[in-house]
Amino acid sequence: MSTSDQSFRRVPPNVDFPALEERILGLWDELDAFQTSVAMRPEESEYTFYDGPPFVTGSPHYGNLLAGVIKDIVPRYWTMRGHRVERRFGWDTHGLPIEMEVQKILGLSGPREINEFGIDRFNEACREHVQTNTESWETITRRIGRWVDFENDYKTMDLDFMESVWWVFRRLWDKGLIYRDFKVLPYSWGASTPLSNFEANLDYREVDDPAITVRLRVLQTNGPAREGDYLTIWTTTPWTLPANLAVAVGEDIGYSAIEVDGERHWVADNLAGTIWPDGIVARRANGRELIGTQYEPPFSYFEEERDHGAFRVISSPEVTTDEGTGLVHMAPAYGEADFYALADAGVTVMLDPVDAEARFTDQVPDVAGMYVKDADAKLIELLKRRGTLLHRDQIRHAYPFCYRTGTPLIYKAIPTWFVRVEQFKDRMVALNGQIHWVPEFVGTRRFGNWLENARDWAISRNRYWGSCIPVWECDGCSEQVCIGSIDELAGRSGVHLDDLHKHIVDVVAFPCSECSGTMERVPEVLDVWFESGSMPYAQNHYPFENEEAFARRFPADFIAEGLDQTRGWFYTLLVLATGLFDDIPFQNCVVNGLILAEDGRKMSKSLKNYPDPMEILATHGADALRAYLINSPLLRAEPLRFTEGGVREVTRAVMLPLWNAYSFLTTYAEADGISTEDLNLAPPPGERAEIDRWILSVLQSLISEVNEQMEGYYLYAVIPPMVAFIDDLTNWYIRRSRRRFWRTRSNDDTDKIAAFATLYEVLVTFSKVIAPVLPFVTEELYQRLVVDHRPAGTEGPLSVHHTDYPEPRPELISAELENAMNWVRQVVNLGRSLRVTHGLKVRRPLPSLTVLSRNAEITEAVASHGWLITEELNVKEVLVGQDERELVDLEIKANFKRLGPRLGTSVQMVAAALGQLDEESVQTLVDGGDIVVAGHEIGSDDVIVQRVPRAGLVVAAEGPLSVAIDTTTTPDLEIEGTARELINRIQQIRRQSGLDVADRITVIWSSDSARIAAAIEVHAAVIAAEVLATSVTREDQLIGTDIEIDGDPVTMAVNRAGSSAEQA
RNA sequence: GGGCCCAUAGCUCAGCCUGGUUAGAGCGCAUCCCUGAUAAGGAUGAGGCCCCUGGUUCAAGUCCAGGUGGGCCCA
Repeated sequence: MSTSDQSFRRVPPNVDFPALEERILGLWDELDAFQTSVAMRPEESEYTFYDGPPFVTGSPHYGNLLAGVIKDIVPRYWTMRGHRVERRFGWDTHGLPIEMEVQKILGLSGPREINEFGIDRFNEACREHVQTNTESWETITRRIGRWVDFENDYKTMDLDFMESVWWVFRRLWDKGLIYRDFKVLPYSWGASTPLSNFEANLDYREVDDPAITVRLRVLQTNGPAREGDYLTIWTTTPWTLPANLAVAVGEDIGYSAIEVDGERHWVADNLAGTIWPDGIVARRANGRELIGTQYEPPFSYFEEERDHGAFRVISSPEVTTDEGTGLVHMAPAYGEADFYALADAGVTVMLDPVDAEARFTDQVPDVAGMYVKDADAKLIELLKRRGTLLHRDQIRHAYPFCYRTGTPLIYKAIPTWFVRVEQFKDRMVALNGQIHWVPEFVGTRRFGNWLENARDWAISRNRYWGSCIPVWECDGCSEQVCIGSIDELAGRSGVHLDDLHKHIVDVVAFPCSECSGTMERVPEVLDVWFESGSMPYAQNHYPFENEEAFARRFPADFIAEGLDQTRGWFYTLLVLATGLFDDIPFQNCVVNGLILAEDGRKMSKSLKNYPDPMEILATHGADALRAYLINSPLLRAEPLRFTEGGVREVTRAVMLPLWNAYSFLTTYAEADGISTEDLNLAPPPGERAEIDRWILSVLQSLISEVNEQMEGYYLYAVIPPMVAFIDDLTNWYIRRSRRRFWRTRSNDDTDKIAAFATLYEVLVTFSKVIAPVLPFVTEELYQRLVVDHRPAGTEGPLSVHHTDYPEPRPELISAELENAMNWVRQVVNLGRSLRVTHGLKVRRPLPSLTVLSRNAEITEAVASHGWLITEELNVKEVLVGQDERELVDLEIKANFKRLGPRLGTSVQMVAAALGQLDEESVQTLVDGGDIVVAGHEIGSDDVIVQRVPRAGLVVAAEGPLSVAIDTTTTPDLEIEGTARELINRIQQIRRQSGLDVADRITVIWSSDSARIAAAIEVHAAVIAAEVLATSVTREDQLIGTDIEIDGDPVTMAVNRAGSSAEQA
């Protein structure tokens, strides 16, 4: 026996996975395992991954964990495939979320107070705050086993990053893809900034607003509209009336002039009754005829705009007659539809008498200085006094509020910088076709549709903490210059900056080249999405540095984010890559769905409807959580209801069986003193027992399957085959090979060593296969099975994650063997079913089992694996035959798949006739002959034969095979059954006494039953061998454990025979 | 209002692309087996208007259209 320190040591079957994982994390630190895994692969093999930056202010949630797991599995896989995969963590450090946090900390209510406080002090406070919230990310990212570089991370506020963002902007500018225009946006006066539509949707509340109907006097007769008529309009925002510039009608909507008290009021036909139920229709016209009609605006503050085309009836496709009057008040500064309708009508003037904090300017003297909503009442009062107010009402409706400051939003035209996405959206659509999306529908449909309808992209924000729009504008002649680098700015201004934040950049000015004015930077900063979209260039400080590395790293091989990034990061990456290089930014994109709480609702911190991620990790471990998330609808971009039970189930179905197999190997290897040196003496796989060759073949097939799925990024398809393999390994290979591992040493150990070697090789290889998914437990197996046994002085990978990913070895694959084993397992399943349904305990031996099939592959498979079946089902003999007619009735059914296309409509008739066939015709078909049914020639391939077990027999049938068990019993078999019962009871006593599996025992028994005495005497040797007894003796009046076997009492005394060392 | 996705057993989900007459798995439940993987393991069983309506077809859980309900994104 080998006594070297290469011998295996027993690993207990019970295991604390979370504690194990903590130890592995320590090991990885010791080995510097992550950095080594990157550095050990050649630079030229680089596989590129881009990490989408999360907001630095957010704390990690399950969605981030899920994306993190995907971003870990794929790079680990490609690393093992031989590629260098650098993984830099990124941080989105700019933008409104962090500004709002800092505002809160500093006690500043909004932009006015920020300006008073000083933008420089405010921005520096933001910069400082960015540092504070990275710890929770590092902790949980490390704990879930994600290897990513936090040291060499990138931040959007880094000088290099920001300079590259300028370059990106400048390049688009040079291509004529940047412009400034007004855009009507949801505007938060609380934050003094426009919001995105997304942000505007975050906080809708039910509020009461005034709803007023106002009449506007027609000034000149125009077609059906006569001078002195009135146009009736309706609005829920009276404060926008001073900025009215037009009234819109729908061209094909019908309107009526309703006569009331001698005055005519124009209103949509179907709404007239709601205002004047008894009014007389004096005239009808459609909207088209009213266009151009001049009217007197509700207020006269801006009468001079009439010369620029204002105060006329225009048309708009947006006009409906769902509510109001069918004539719509147009204030282009405060409504997007208004803005476009006026533009279409050729009216380019814009009135916006409201300041940044939603107060009226002096242009509207009656309400100057008032907050717009507060001014509603005063304005309504003025309308009433002038006799233009027809009706006043209240309306309750959903209205958006600022999700940060809680103030009502208003819609307001804001000067905004745009990227001309519409100009190159066709290219984006074409380029998108080159990207491999998983799942596919996200790319082709969701994202593809979005691209086809792309609008110009608004990229500016009226805030403080962000990258600056690098445009300088002359205060004299409005000349604009775009600056693309620090050096270029220094060249113009003589100032060389080492920080590009607003408070630093804004003070840099230089003389205008066209006039005597001064060039000053425009005030806006860039939307953070522009920065994250610039990440491929900016994280490398391209093109100022790393040109070569950038060329290698663009486009990325792989990115992965949530479905919500369709319009987010995926989009901005593609817009910028297309605009800059006419290229795709990434080649493969894995999109995951949203994780919901168990109740099907969104996970909500305030509702506490989900378990804390760190607690899940502490209870179940990262491996289980990773596998649970990956093997879920999430990887098909569908939502998942997260349940702790699901995580527990993965532990049960995947982790524990794997661990038990490992424990099994080490337990019996230790008991037998097996070492890795012994395993080296094992025969080559081709010369091992068939079941060894079978599991090795299945393993190779698994490797092939997993590689194929991983290469296609179909992560959802990798866990099921792995689970199936674990089932094959534990519930068939080990179960059926157990005895081979227990055999004590003898002169010919070849078969036992082959079994140990096979199980060892399978566990080591399988660990590599699932290492990307379950990085912890596989590392433990690799350390204990490989690294610990490496002879001193030999070298090799120190971590499973440094090994090469297994490649299938075709010479080990045997499809015939795998098929044969499937048939054998099906026979066993039918046999088990028969034993259960007929109440035949497996302990009771039965004379024979018969397998009948006309399929030679099946009969051969069964015949050559009889030993597996006899052992598993405890039958003495396995018989094989072809003629099943004595056991089953044959039923013929139409094979619709074949007959349907051939016979068309007649198939139903033929199917019916097939059900009525006489025995002879059935036999002809079963024997492979042809018959004529209902005028059609039918061959054996055109039918499906079903086998129905005959009543009264112990027979089961499935598909092409039938199984029968002979239940005849004999005295010999009965005695053997009793012996099995005794073995069973003695084993139970062993267990209850706490004996080790390798302990030898003595057995003393006492019984008055002749049957039991016979069983023990006849089978003493078998019993002794099974229970590891050195002696089995009878003794009357014994005091021990009283048991009963089939009604007969027995007393047993079981004691340890001595030290287990004797066994050798 | 628009785009996309989803709806199958009590629960979580496969199957649908490529239509075929007995619709699967796991959990849970019930009954049982095994006991040298043992704080495990295994078998058997019950449990399904495959969301609804219409269409295409010899044939629809599967394809098409329209609904209903839910989700994501965008208005």
